[in-house]
Amino acid sequence: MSHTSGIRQAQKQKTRRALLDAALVLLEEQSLSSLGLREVTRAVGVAPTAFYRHFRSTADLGAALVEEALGSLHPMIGATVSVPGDSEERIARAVELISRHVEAHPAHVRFVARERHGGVAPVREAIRRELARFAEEVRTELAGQPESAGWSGDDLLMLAQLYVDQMLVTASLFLESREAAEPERERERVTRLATRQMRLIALGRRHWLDG
Amino acid sequence: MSHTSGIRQAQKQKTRRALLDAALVLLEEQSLSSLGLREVTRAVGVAPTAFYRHFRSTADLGAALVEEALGSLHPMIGATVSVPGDSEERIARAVELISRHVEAHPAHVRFVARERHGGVAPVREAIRRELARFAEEVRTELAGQPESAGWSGDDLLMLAQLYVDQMLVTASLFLESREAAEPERERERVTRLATRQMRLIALGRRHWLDG
DNA sequence: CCATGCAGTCAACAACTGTTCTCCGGGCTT
DNA sequence: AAGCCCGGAGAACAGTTGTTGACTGCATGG
Repeated sequence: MSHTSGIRQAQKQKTRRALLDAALVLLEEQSLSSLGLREVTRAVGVAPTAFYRHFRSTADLGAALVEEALGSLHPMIGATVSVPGDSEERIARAVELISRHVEAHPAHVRFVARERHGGVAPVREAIRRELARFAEEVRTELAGQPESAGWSGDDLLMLAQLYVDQMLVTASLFLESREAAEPERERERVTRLATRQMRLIALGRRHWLDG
Repeated sequence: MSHTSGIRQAQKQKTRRALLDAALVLLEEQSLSSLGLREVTRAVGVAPTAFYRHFRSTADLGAALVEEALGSLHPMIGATVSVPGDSEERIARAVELISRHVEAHPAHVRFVARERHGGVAPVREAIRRELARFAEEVRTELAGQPESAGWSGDDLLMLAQLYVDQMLVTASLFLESREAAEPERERERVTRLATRQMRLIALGRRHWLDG
C-alpha cells in the first residue's frame, strides 16, 4: 500500500500541481493542441523528463485539467439552478454567481470554453461527457420545482441543456469583459444582457404548456 | 494597374485556394495555434517559402479563413431569420437551413466554433467582430417584424444575440452528429432538440412585454 | 520583342520538439 | 540499519519548425 501522506507523495503532488498551474497559464495565450511538454516543464523549472512521471502526454494533462476545471464548475452550476427566491431574484443571483465564478477561476473557464471545441479529440469528448452530466443534474433539479408540473422528461432535458449552454456563453462573455478597456463597465453590460436573456428563457418556460 | 484576370493572377489565386483548403483539412484535427506553415505547404505540395507570397503567418491565414467561413455563414443567418410563414414552420425551416449549411460547409463551421474561443487573439477578435455584425443585422431584421412592436432597440439586440449564439450552438451540435455512430439518427435528435429550444425562445419573445 | 516583375524553388540556419536511456539521491519499507 | 523504490536530472537522438537569401522561369506591360 502507498501512503497518501508521505513526504514523498506530498512532493510529487506539489510538482504535479506546478505543472497543471503552469499549463493553465500557458493556455491563456494558446490552445492545448499547441502546448509543448518542454514548454510546461521549462515554466515550472524542472527537467523535461520529469513530465512523464505525472502525465503520458500533454493530451493526458489536458484530461486532468478537464476534471479539475469542471470540478470547480460543478458546484457553481448546482448553486445557480437551486438558488431560492422568486424568478426575478433567482435570475439575478444566478448571473451574479456566474460572474463571481469567472473572477475566481478565470483560467478554468477559459480552458473549458477553448477546449470544448478544441483540436484534441479525447479532451473534447471528456468535456462533452461532463457537460452532459451537468445537464442531467440540472434536469433533476428542475424536475423538483413546481414550475415543472406537467413537463415531460424530454422537455426538461431540453430546457436543462439550454440553461447549461447559456451559462457557458455568459461565463465566456464575463471572461472577455476582463480584457476590455473598462472591465467593470463591460462586466455590468454583460450582467444586464445575461439577465434579460435568462428572463426571456424563463418566460418561455412559463408559457411552454400554454397552447 | 494589375489585371484581375491574367494567367499570372489566376495561378496565384489557385495556389492560395489550395493553401486555404489544405489548412481547413488540417484544422479538422487540430487548432490554428498549432498549425505549422510547413505542414500546410507540404500538404499542398509546394515549397515552404511559397507560403510567404500569400500570407505573413499562419495567424494571417487564419484571418483569411475567418472572412471566408463567416462569408459563407452570412447568407445562411440572413435566410434563417427572414424566412416567411407562421412561427412554427419558420422555426422548422430555420433549423433545416442550419442543418443544410453544416452539411455543405462542415469545415467552415468547425473552424468558427473552434477558433471563436481559440488561442489566436487576432482571429478570435475577427470572429467576435463579424458575429457582432451578424447580431446587428438580425436585430434590424427582427425590428421589421410585427412581433417586435413596442420593443426597445436594446432588447431587440439582446434577442438577436441570443438567436445568433443559439444558431452556433445548434450548428456545432449538427457538426458533432456527423461523427456519431448513427449520423442520421443523431441528426434527427439534434433537429428535435434545436426546434424545441427555438420554440421556447420564441415563446419567451411573445410574452416579453406581458408583465 | 525585350526587360521587368513576381510566384515559386532550393539550400541552409539556429532553435526547438518528443522520447529514450542512464544515472543519482533520499524517503520508504522491512 | 540495509536496501529498494521512484521522482527527478542529464545528455543525447533524430526530426521538425520559422525565416533568411539568392536563384529561376515565365507571364506581363511598354
